[in-house]
Amino acid sequence: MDEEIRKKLKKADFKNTRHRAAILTLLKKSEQPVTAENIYLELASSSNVSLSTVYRTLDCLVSNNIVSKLNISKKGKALFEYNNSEHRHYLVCVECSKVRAIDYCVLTEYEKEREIQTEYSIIGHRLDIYGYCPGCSKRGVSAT
Amino acid sequence: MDEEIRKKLKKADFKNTRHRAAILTLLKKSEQPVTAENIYLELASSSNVSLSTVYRTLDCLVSNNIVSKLNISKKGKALFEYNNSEHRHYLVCVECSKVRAIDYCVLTEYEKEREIQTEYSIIGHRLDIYGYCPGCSKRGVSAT
DNA sequence: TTAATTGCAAACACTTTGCACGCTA
DNA sequence: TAGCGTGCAAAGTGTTTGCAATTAA
Repeated sequence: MDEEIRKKLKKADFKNTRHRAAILTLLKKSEQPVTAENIYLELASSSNVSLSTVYRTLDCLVSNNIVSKLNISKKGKALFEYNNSEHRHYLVCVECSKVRAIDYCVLTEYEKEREIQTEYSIIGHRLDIYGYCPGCSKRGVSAT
Repeated sequence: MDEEIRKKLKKADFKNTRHRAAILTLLKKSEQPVTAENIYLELASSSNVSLSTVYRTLDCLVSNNIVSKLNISKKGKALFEYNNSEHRHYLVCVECSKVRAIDYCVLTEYEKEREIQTEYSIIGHRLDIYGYCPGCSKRGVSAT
């Protein structure tokens, strides 16, 4: 098992169970944020995790900052992603709800201004951009 | 009743019922996004709306672009706001989940770049900034 | 050993829906 | 009057939780 994952689990005082390692591994290698159900289905073939274990594990991972929980799903399901402390934003397809990560951020300065102006103590931001992904794009497609 | 609201309802082929006008009026005058429950409770005193009517009305309003549905609540409840075609972003308090609108936007150019780079057909964005609101702020407050 | 972890099923919270009645246009 | 709008209660979903059995440390 991935040494980094072992360390993360240990640091958070988690017992290193097969399920947890599997969930974290899966999250780590995911290019895109995933739902609890995604994880459950993915692992169901090789192990016998239950959905509740997936949720419980995600809870722990999120509260230990190992994983981030996003609030941008169009279908009411929460999305999770491995928290590699990289700053990320997302493109959300309003048609198929596919979520795609992007990497550039212009907001640091903006955030500072807002902090002063609003007296909020700002700890971060989330920027989501909505549109049609190439597959769903309406460009040049005539509705039938 | 507000002429603008009457027009909006008419344009969307809605019968102009008391509930709908009330819901739309309330949304319009709200400084901040509200939940369906907010609306329900607010109106419950003066009328006898049901929660399902609130949800149904919101559905219609959203699909007619009269109202926007946000996906940023920390507590799992959807937020709605009158769509005055102004571009808005939100400050979300991670402690009490209070949501506060802010008005400035730096993202138009960023969006364009992303569009070219990703081949998505971008129709808009949502930027949410997280932190502690003045009431919940940890600055200078020692935990007891 | 022994306390954390898990599966299962039941509980929850928010939202949606079926149906019969009411009301707008 | 015709058909949309509404209240009510029941059904759906995604997520959480209680409990007894299991398992890592």
